[in-house]
Amino acid sequence: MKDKPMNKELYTIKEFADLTGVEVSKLRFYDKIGLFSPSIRNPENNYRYYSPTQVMTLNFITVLSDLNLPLKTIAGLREERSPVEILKLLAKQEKQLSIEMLALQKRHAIISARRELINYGVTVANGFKTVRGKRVSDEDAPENAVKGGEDTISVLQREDKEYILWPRNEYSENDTFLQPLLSFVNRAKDINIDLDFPVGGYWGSMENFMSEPSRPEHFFSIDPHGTNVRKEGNYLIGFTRGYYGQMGDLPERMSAYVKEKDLTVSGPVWVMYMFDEICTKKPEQFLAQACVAVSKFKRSAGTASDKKRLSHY
Amino acid sequence: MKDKPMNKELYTIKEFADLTGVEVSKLRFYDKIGLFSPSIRNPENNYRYYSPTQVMTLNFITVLSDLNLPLKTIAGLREERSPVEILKLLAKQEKQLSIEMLALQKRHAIISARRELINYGVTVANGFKTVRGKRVSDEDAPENAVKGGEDTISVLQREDKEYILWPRNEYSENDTFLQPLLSFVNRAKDINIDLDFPVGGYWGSMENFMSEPSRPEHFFSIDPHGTNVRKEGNYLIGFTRGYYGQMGDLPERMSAYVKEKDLTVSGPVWVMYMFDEICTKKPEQFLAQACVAVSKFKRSAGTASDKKRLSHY
DNA sequence: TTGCTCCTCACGTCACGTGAGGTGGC
DNA sequence: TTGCTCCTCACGTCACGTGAGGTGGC
Repeated sequence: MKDKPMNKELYTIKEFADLTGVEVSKLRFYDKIGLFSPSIRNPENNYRYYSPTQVMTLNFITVLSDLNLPLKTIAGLREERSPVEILKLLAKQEKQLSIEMLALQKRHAIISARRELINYGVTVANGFKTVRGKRVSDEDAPENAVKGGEDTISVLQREDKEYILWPRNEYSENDTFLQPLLSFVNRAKDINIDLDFPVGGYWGSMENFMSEPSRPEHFFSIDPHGTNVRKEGNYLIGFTRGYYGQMGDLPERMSAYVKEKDLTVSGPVWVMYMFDEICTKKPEQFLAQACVAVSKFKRSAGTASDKKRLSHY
Repeated sequence: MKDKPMNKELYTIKEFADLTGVEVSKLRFYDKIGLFSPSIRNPENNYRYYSPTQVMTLNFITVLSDLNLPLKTIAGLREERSPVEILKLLAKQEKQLSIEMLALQKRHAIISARRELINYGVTVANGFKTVRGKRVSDEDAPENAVKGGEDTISVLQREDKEYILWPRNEYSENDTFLQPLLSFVNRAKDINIDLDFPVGGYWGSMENFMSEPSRPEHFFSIDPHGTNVRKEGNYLIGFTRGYYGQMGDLPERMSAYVKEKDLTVSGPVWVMYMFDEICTKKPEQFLAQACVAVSKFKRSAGTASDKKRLSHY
C-alpha cells in the first residue's frame, strides 16, 4: 500500500534546472564528471529525467560547493560521510575563509590608500579649482586647500597619518635612489613589508633634504597598519613633477618661502607620490608632495569644519 | 657625461625572480602573453636579461594584479593610462571588493550555523557524556544539557534564536512534506531566501504537531539575518531519528512527558535537523530536535553560567 | 664529465559556459 | 514545415605550474 508520490513525477533537465535554480549546463557537467546524474535516462534518445527527491541530493552538492569545497571532495562525500567528518571539513573551510577575509581587507586598504592619494593628486593638479566636481575660485576654496595649484608653496593643516618607515638607506659613490630601493625590495619579503602600498621618501631634517634631495635617508610606505605617525599639525607643503629622486627646484622654493614668511620648520621631511608609475607612463608626470612641520607660524590655520572636507595629505 | 647606472647591470631571469619575488614561471608567462618582456634577449641562446628599472614596471603589474585587475586590462594600461582612469578602475575594484566581502560573510554565517547544529547533534548523539572531548557522567553534565542522550525528553533553557519563517505550506490529498518543499524551493530565488542555511519544520501549536507530525505548516531556515526569533526561555526538548517528515513516536513521548510532569506547553513547535543530508547518506540517521515552550514548570532552570557553556539550541 | 641554468613547447588545472552540428516530438 | 527541447563533443576561460626534452657555460 506504500505509494511513492516522490517518484510519481519526473522532470526534464530544463524543468529540473528551473526548479532548483541550477543551470542546465551545470547539470550536464555534473553528470559528465559523475558527480550527479539523472535518476533515469531514456535509452532511445538519451534524454535525462530527474526525480523530485534529487532536489535534496543536488542541494547537498550546492551547499557544499557554495562553501568552496572542491567537487572532487564532494564526490567523495557522496559515497560516504559522517557528521564528525563534515564538522572537520567545515572547520577547515572556516579557517580558509578567515585567510581570504584578511586578504580582502588588505586589498581594501591598498585601494583606499591609492584612491585617496591619486584623488588628492588630481585635485592639486587642478589647482583646487574643483570641489566635488564643481569649479570654484581660489576664494571659495576651503581654508586648508592648496590655492593656485601645484606650483604654490603653502602652510596647511594636516591630520595624523600612519606609515611604515623602512630601514635606513645605504648609498655608495654613484648610487641614485635606485640602488637602495632595489636592495630593499630584495629584503622586503623577509621583513614582511607590503610593496603594494604607495612608497615615499623620508629625510631626517629639512637640511638633509636640501643637501641631498635625490637621496632619501629612508623609504616609507603609506600603510594604515604602520606604527609611525606623521602627527596632526601645520605643515609646509610643496609639489613637484618628475621621476623618483628628481625634486627639481622644490627644495629652493620651499626654503625661499620659509625665509619670506619668516617661518621655522622642524622635524623630518616626507615626500609622497600622488602620481607614480601606477598612474602614468611618463616619469616626468610623476607628482610628489614634500611636507615638513612648521613650528612657528602666524597666520590662522584652517577651521575644524574645513578639516573634514578635505583629504588629509 | 650622463652615466646610466640603472642600465649598468642586467639580471638573469632567476636573479630577477629572486630580486622581485615574482616566480620564474610567471615571468616567462608574462613574456609569452606580451605583458612584460625582458629588456634584452641574447640572440644566440634566447636568454632573457632584465634591467634594474624593470623592477618598477613589474611592480606596476604586481600591484594592479594584486587588486584583481585582469592581465588584459593591465596590458592595456601599460600602453596608456592616466590618474583619472586609474581612479575609476580603483573605484570599480572597490565595489567588486565589497560584493566579495558580503559573499564571504554569508559563507561564514552558513558555516557557523551548520557547525553549531552538527556539533550539538554529535553531543546529543553521545548522550552529553562528552564535554569538551572528555567523557563525564550524567551527574557532572551541565544543568541545561540533555542527560541520558537522544531518547530523553527534558525541559531545558534556551537562548534567543533567529530564523526566517517561510510562507505557509499548502498540502493536497496525498502530499507529503516534499511537495510543499519543492514548490517553495521553486519560488525561493524570487523571494530571496537562502537555501544554504539549515531548514526545519514549524507547527503553530503542539496540537497541530501531534495531529500532523509529518506535515509542518511552515518551513523555516536558521539564518542569523532572520527577523523571527524563538525567544529565550524554558523549552520542552525531544529528539528523533529519521527522514524529513518522519517523527516516529516523538509526539507521543513528548505528550506523555507533559502529562507525567504536569507541564503546560504553549506556542509553536520547531523541529530542526542537526543531522541532515549534508551529514549523512542514510535518511534513517537524520537527527531532529523538537522544541516547544514550557509555560508552567516547577523545577529550577539552569544557572546563568551553564547557559554560556552550552550551545543554545 | 657533472651540475647548474637557461630555453621552448605542450599539457594540466578548475568549474563550468558556449557554440557547432544534429535529433525527436508536437 | 516551424519552433522548441534535447543530445554529444570540442573548445574557450584565467593565470599560471609542471614536466619533457634539449642546450650552453664552467
